[in-house]
Amino acid sequence: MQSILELRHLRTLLAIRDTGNLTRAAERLFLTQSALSHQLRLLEEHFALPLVMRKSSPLKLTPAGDKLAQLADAILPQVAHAERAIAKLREGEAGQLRIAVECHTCFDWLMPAMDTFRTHWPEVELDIVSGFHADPVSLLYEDRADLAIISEVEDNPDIACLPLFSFDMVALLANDHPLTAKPRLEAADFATETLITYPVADEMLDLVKKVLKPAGIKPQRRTSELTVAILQLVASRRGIAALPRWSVQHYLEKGYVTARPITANGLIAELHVAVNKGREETAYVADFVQTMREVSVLNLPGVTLL
Amino acid sequence: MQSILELRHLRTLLAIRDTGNLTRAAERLFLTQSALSHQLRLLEEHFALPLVMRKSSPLKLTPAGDKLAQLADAILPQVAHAERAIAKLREGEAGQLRIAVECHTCFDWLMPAMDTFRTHWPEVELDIVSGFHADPVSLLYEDRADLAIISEVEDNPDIACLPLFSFDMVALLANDHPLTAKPRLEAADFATETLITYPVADEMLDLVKKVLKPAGIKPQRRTSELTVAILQLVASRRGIAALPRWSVQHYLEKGYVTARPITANGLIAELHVAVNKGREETAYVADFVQTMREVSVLNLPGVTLL
DNA sequence: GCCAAACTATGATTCAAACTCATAATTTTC
DNA sequence: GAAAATTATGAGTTTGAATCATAGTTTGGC
Repeated sequence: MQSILELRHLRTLLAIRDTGNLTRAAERLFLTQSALSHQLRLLEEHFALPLVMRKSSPLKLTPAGDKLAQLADAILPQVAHAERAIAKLREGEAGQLRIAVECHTCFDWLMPAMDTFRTHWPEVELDIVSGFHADPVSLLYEDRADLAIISEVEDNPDIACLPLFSFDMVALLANDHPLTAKPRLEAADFATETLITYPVADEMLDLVKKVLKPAGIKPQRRTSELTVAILQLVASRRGIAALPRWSVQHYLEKGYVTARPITANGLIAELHVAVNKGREETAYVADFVQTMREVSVLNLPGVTLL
Repeated sequence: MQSILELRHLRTLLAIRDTGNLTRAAERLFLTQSALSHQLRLLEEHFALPLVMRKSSPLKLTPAGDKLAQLADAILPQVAHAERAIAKLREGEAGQLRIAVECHTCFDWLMPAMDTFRTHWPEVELDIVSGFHADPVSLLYEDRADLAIISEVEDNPDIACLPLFSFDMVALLANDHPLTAKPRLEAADFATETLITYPVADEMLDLVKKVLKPAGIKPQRRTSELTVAILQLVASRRGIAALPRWSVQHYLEKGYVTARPITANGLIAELHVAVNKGREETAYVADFVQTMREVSVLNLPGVTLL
């Protein structure tokens, strides 16, 4: 008659409620779908009550499952808070976290993540290292940054690399652009177009690096600092752009511009975090990475944790 | 960097804080001392901080351990509450629990336990089956009671028997009684004394059943319903009594009467719960047994859980 | 201060819970 | 109604949590 309930089960319930789907819940917890299915069955046997309604998609919680999810909502934040408090006991409250960013759109999700982090670690000094750097990792070496957000895994024994998430990039066309006739764009389609981008070097654009350069295509470029401005240019037929789908979801829904996948598999961009080796074990650094992942997956549509 | 913390660990921390002692904490959790030692080491490795101060008896928690204990205080009641809520979903709120009692002193600890239980299960009708019954188990058979508190394990396939706790009985003497000269009393010492007891049959008195009858000794009896009255009689040299130590602790501390162990090993009494087979799985019945154990071990000195 | 008793730590071993894998069964979608 | 996606299930594996046996410490009495 002893209780078998553990925090693990509460985390599972929340993941199921949030994703409405065992398979995705399992991914979020870094477990297999099978593990969750077994776990759930054991819990339901223990309480002798169903916890989720199987005959519905998305999966919904039963009243009993809901009670547990409410419990989870109530206590998991307390647990996280206590763990942070202990990390602070060990390391002290203070510290600094200078963030180097190489991609413009990052700011969209970085800001909310930083806000959340600030409430957990008010004594940690948060900074964004100004300007955009071709090689943010060198900033780590020079101790001008503590954490870099990069788009390719850095294979380097002095650097620890942690995965953030991936998302797909889409080509953006004016609604009446002739290329909208195609279901997807290939490298060749860009040859005669003007490419509208943020003002960064070629090698920092995933589209150029992964698609156009391999195909030997070098379209005209035009740049703008702001996402809205880029969209404005696209809409007025000055060229085409390639941006993360989540950053333009809103404009697509309003019908301002049209999106098309790039290449048959889509153009998938990844983001990673780089820190000087060993630094990833500092509690507030680990917590910041965790926060970036959680906040982003929550706010950005179509983002997948790595 | 994933958290390994589980509810199990929080329960351990509380047990350590409450008992100040790994060995007793382990008993309380029905684990070995070794298990707790390993568990604690793993936790401390995880947080890279000591959680309890080893060089002190009783064991004390470090600030980090204290943080976790506070967390436990905050969330374990919530967990228990949610589990009861789910049990109620399954079984409905209501039910009845008629308690048959065979021992007089039981009321001292039964009342607080019933009070606690009532706050958890307000819709369960609590009753004490009036009068004292030589055979409370027969009340279960006749469905005149749902739960009996008995002093010997009932070996019966229709009855489920659950352990409560044990405690030692002491002989009570007037402070100037000649027998106070002896470090302990043996059966023979009772031969010429008047035994003051509650008004119950011989076979329900542990002293008679386990010590005097086997020795063929049958002292004079005098009875009283009330513990204070019995003590009053003892103090005024009308005879000697045998009562649970915890029920007279208070009077002993004030020096009203003197206590002596009975026989070399002491006279250990046990209490158990009997319910009709299967009934022990009803959530509120299981919870009542749990409550009786917890409340008693908390309030009564020298009581050991079975 | 020393000895016995009580308590805690540790390594080896056992055991069971929890996970993965492979695949069957079911549900959803088009 | 077929294909795709999702969930369930049984077998097998891994992991970590427990026990056991015992060594090492601490405490308390004399």
